[in-house]
Amino acid sequence: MTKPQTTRKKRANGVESRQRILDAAVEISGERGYEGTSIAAVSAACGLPASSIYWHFKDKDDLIAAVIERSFDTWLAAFELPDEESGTPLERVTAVAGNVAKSLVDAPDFLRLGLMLALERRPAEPRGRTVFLQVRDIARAKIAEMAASLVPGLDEESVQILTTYAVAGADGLFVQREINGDAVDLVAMFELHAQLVYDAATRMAARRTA
Amino acid sequence: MTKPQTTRKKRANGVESRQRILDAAVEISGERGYEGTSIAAVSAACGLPASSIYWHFKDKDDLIAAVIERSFDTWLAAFELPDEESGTPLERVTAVAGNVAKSLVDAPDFLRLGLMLALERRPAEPRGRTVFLQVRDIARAKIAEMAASLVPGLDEESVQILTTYAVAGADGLFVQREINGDAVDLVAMFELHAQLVYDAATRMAARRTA
Amino acid sequence: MTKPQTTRKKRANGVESRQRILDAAVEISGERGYEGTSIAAVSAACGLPASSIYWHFKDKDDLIAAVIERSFDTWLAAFELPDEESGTPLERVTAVAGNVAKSLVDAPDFLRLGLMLALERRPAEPRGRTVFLQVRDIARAKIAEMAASLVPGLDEESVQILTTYAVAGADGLFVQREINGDAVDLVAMFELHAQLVYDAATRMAARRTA
Amino acid sequence: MTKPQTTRKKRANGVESRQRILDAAVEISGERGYEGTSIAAVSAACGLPASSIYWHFKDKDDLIAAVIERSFDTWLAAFELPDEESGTPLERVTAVAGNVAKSLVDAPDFLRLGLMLALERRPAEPRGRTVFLQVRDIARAKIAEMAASLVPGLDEESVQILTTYAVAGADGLFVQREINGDAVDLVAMFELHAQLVYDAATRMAARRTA
DNA sequence: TATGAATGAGACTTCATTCAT
DNA sequence: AATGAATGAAGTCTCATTCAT
Repeated sequence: MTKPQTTRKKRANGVESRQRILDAAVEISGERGYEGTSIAAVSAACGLPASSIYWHFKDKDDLIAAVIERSFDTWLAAFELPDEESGTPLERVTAVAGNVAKSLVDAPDFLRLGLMLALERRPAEPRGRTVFLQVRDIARAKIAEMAASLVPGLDEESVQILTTYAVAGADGLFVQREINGDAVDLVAMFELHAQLVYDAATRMAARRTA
Repeated sequence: MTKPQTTRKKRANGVESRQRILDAAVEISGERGYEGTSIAAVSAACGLPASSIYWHFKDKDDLIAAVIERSFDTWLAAFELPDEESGTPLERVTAVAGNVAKSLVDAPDFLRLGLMLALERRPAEPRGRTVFLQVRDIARAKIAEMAASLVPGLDEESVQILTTYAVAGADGLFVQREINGDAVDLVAMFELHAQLVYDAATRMAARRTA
Repeated sequence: MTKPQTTRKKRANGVESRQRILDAAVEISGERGYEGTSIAAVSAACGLPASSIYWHFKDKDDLIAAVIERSFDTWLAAFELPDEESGTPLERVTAVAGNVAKSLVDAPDFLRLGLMLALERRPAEPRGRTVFLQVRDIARAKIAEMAASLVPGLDEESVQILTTYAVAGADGLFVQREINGDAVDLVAMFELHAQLVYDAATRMAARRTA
Repeated sequence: MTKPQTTRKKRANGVESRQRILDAAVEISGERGYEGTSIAAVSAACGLPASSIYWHFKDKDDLIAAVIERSFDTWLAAFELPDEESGTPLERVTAVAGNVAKSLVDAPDFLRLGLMLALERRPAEPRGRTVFLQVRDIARAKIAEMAASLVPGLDEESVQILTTYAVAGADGLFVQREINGDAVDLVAMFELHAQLVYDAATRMAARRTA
């Protein structure tokens, strides 16, 4: 009544504000890590005052955790194994690797922040770190499942070792690209990685069966 | 007994103080990264007042860079290839991998800090990052040289790709161990990595010669 | 009585806080110059914590500049020439001189700080210095205009020389009073100065016409 | 005996070190004032460690006072009135003014620092300020004496007023030149100043005699 | 005659957070 | 749903000074 509800540009819009804050936070925390991300910087980047950030998020820890949580699904989606008819096991593994690589090239902030959180050892572990490691474990489980289903005959220990190795290669190649930029063809390297791991897996399985 | 108590109280021993500061700084920065390392924390850990740290180091950036520089040699030493007589090429490569892995288990702070620095993208790049990347390039060159000399017949591009892959695996396995702790047998994983890369190299060389 | 106690405790009144900070800053910086003015001292004098000062002003430089800017108008107002009917040219000039002198006696902080800023040659020139010199140029232009309009027949060069001399006398007499205190009758000295400059001007004009 | 006294370049030489420190201190304090002059900056400028400065001077206050004291004589020498035979009273006064102006152009640091010290009002007055004001009083006395001897018939009050005015003009013109640089011909302005003051003096004397 | 090293105090500034509106 | 203003703690770094050698 007091204020006619014409299509105001700047109507209070909680959802949109939250998004803007998160967008700013992903970028900054992806570049500068946990400690390097100041509320003031996020505020400046999203155009909302610092106190508004505290309306949407309990505290800084909560904000960083939310950043991780938001990328959650997108990230895990890349790990879906294509249908059986879509090709040979190797082709299917390679396809997954390529997808993951592409998603990393497109949105590197998630993993960059995640790895920084993972490497840090601070007295009070940030919740974002916990969340990231959980997501990581889910991804790991998916890979282990892939290995077991695509390369029959692998014992559990081999699956674990191969999975660890697969994840390590992915992380390492990502780091490589972060350091050397476009000089590293991430998709190609991921595909090579997939192939080497697949080869190793089949050889391991063969050795065991023999 | 070992030393007469000439060091009355705590007076003036520049070299030792510098070491103490660096010791404190390696530990803290290896755990918390650049931003997470406060001069006050280093001061508390080494027992010297903050202002004394500034007698030995120009500023925080200089301190962190010195931390990287000090681990420099130790780190590169692990990359020395053993004598030709010491075994087959594969055995020699595996030995190097094992050495590197052991040095990482013993002193993970260097690489942990280095990777955190490498991942960050802060407006003013810390000097420590630059130094770390330089050391890294030297290590990379050593690996490339190893590949070329132990696996004849590799073209330059293959050498580069394999080197990138080798380094990436090392980084990734290190991260894995940092996250999962002793559950990861770093030495074993590094040896597996060495073998897989070596196999891939010989196959590449064979394919080319054929 | 005058105001109902709506201002519960001390909550949120931006404009008033800004004034309180500036009041404290004028006084302190007028007494101790740029370097001598510590934020802690201003904080103590105005009752607001140091961090609150940074809500209102970007940094110390900005604060000092604001101090200069606030006195700006008051200061320039003293240079208004009275109406033509109010007396002979000499009387009118003398009136201006008296006004300026009075304003200096009442509020010496502006010029004291300004002169200190003007004398300093620091690597990074404070913005307050720039602003002060600009205000000063405006004042100078007003004096030059007065000279040209009240003493016809002066060539441009003479006007400039007389203006420089007039300003110098004003600055110097102010300094004199700052050093010797009430022993110096600033108003009387400014009036004498006005007269001497006026005499010199008319003589210069006469010599030229002749 | 122990050390042959060949012309060593870097023999411990107290006198020379003291000079080097003072040279650095004049320059820095002349540019930045009391608070702006840090021992570290002086140390950097003279090449001697900070602790060496404390060997030569009790503390910062003492150093700044020494800076003023060293320029003392040079400065006062400029105020000597030339012999009676050297010209008319006006010519002689003008000569003194010219000399003072020249000495200010050559070595402005003394007066620049002095004026900054004079303008500041800090709780604990620096000794340098006291010394400067004393030198200034001596100079003032010399001027008063000049006035009384060259313009007979002036009563004491007029002498004081004229002296104040003469000193003020000198200070003000110096400030002007400091602000505007070479655009201000300090020697010419000082000569004009001398003439105006001399004229005023003779007129005052005449009025009184009449 | 000089100095390397140390040091507590204090400089400026940013931090995460709160609170009244 | 949001924000202007405030705030104590902590950040990095410089200060003047001292002391043992």
